[in-house]
Amino acid sequence: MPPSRRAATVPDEANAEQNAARNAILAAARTEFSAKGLAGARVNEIAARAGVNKQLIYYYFGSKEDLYRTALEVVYTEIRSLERSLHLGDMAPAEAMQALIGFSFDYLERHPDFIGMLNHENAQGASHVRASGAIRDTNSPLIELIAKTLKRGIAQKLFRRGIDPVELYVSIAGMSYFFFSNRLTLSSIFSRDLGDAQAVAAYREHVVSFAMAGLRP
Amino acid sequence: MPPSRRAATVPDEANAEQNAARNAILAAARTEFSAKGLAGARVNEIAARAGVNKQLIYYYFGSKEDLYRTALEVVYTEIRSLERSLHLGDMAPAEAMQALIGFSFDYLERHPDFIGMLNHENAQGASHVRASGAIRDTNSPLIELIAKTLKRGIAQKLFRRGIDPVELYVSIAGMSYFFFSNRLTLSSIFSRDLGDAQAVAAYREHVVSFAMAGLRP
Amino acid sequence: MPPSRRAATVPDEANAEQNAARNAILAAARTEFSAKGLAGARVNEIAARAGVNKQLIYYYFGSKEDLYRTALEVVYTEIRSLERSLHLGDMAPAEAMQALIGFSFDYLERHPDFIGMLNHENAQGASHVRASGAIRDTNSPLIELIAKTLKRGIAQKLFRRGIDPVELYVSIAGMSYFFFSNRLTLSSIFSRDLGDAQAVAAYREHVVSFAMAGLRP
Amino acid sequence: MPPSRRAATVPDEANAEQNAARNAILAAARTEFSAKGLAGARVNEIAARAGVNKQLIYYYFGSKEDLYRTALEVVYTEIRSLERSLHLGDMAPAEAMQALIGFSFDYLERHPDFIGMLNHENAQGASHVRASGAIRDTNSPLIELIAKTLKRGIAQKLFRRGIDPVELYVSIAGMSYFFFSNRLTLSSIFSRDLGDAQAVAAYREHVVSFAMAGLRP
DNA sequence: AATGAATGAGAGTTCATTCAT
DNA sequence: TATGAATGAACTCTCATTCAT
Repeated sequence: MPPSRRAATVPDEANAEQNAARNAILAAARTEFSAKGLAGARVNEIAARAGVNKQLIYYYFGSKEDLYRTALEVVYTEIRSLERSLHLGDMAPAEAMQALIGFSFDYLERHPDFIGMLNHENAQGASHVRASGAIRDTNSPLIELIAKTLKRGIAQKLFRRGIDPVELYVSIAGMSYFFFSNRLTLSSIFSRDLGDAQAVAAYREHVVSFAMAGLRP
Repeated sequence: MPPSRRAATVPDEANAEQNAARNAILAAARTEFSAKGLAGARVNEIAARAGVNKQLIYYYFGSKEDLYRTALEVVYTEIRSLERSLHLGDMAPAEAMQALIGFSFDYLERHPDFIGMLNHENAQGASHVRASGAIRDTNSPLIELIAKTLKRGIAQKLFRRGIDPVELYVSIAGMSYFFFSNRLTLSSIFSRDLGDAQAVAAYREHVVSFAMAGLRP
Repeated sequence: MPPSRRAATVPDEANAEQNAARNAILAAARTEFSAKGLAGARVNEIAARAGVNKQLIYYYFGSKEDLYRTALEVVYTEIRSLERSLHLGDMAPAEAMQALIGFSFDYLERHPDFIGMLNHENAQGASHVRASGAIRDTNSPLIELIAKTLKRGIAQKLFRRGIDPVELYVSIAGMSYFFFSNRLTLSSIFSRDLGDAQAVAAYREHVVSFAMAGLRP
Repeated sequence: MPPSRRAATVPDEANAEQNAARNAILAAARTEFSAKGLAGARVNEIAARAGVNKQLIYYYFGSKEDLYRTALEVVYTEIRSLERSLHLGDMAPAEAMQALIGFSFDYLERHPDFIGMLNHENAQGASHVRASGAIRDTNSPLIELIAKTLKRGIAQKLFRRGIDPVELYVSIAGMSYFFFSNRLTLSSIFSRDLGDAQAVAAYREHVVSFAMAGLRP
């Protein structure tokens, strides 16, 4: 059975060694799809970047769209895995919340691929995210974490009541996401480089303090 | 002189009547480019949507890319024009700030084209925004408005000190932008429809109250 | 009746003034067709070069091909007119023959348009020359001149017998034509600029002396 | 590495079998470009004539222009190869010179492709010949052959002094080239078919005897 | 597991030409 | 006599995909 017929899942850890070419393709695909989207990406370019023959992409993934879907799933799987490694229960509510906000910010800074793929996916109707059981079914623990942390903070009168965890997540994530996602146009329009390390660090502080202040009772 | 050689500016109000075909093309282009980006958009589709012969696009705009650039400029010109019509000086600082936040939110809700084009532009390196003198030179008055309102609020001890206007703009805009831009993937992942009127209204309230709370001293 | 329906002849001298635009088109057409041939020439380019609206070309000439045919006829008419102004009967045979050879050479040097149009016409099957009654019917007097001059020279024992006037014409014209027509590739291949004035003058002398030597008994 | 990226050289003899499609394209290209030039030639037509899928042309040659350049190089390579097989050193000077003139004539008669491509190339500015290192660097041995033969003939008092080999080459080649290149317009204008075998043979004799006579002291 | 050759569909663009005034 | 708007046909070229080994 050709690999492309097998369920499109993340390759087993055990097979990692044997799948060097496959992994190279996936890595190249993430970069390419993130930058240009499904329509704009070029199979040729992905093959060249991965250093493999173009046909190998079809051998492993069946089609450009299947490769896209797989890359999307890999990208989501990665962030879920990291989110799950957050252990905020041990921290005081304020610290926990700061860690959460910081995590959102830092992850986006380090994973421009994730932003790119999400942007294209949304611009295009999010049809692949919707179609992918793998993505839908892998729930993000973040909402739960936020809800619990909020509750603990309210109990200690650190946070005010009535804040919806999903809405809070969206607004916190949005502050970071927009910064990284639209950095280029913003920099151009404000004639102010939002890409250098100092600007990033300053904005990180702003986001944390602004959001924490917004939570006060 | 063929029209495609003329400076790519927004058509004069006076000529609007004479430019029915040109305007139809531009409108169709905004929709198409917003949904699919420069690479994904199809000239055929734009022509069909505009109800004109495909070649007329080349007659008026010279190339797909030039049409894209023009559409981008039109979209920016529109929001700048609306921003300039905001008169916050007459309001009390808190009201003015709320109006500002609300404006950001409402504009994005009503102009999905704007979001789509910006997303694609950023994903692709913002090269066209950077290349367009017309966009770079049309400064946004928002930063000025925010700075003045902040100052007035600080003087009245309503807002705290030390908040950078650009950073404040980015975080406020980000909360709204991310919501609309990523609504589809967020809805899918949270199994909660963020697109219905009620969810939008609720999130609007959240953004305003959250941001206003974040400004308190 | 639109002018394009009128017989495609050279415009009357009398109408020259009124036909400034028409003449400009024809002049531009010669340059353009000579450089790029019928297929390669661009109506747009001809209009731009002539400084007139493109549609005017259709008004005056009906189609690109008709314009081409007219330009071809004009070009042939010009050389015929010059050929007819040669009066070799008054000269001694040797002088007359030298004048003839020189005329061939000099005309081609000064009329690159003529060469270009002929090259394209031949490469393409000479269908327009064949189709044009105007060209076929305007006999070249050169063959007659050559025949008479040969005869006179033979009588004076200056030239040898048995030389066919048409063949002589072809070989004489060929020496000059090839030089100008293929000057660019020849220069490149021999790494020797055949375009400068000195090289042209030297080759002219060579052609005259070589041909005259070839005629000796 | 895609074939179109490989250096545009003549295919190895050894690979001839494996390159059937590529060779068929090249052969068709020569015919098509010779007849219509770079601008006038149609990729569709070349593909049809070669009996291959149109896109294979792009696979092998990258673009229409690259195919043109390659065809030009092949055509030049062929004539150089034949020129190099001429061994005139064994012949007496007069015979050698006659052989040379005859070779020029015969080659052009048998290779209308060569004439067509050269005509278009010159009409268009010879940019491709100039750009091709392969063509520029493959020197023609003819000038050397002519120079040596002239010298030997002069030593034997058969030829006169002071004849430049390049100029001699140009005038000899020109007599033949012009005949074949402009045969169609000449035939039409002189109402005399220069294409039939008899006319060709007669003109060949004329060229040889006329040129040889021109060389006499 | 891997590759070079080949292809069909369709993309952006060019261009001669016509329409309407 | 002159022009801007509009169009259909055709062109070069791209690209995902398949074939054959």
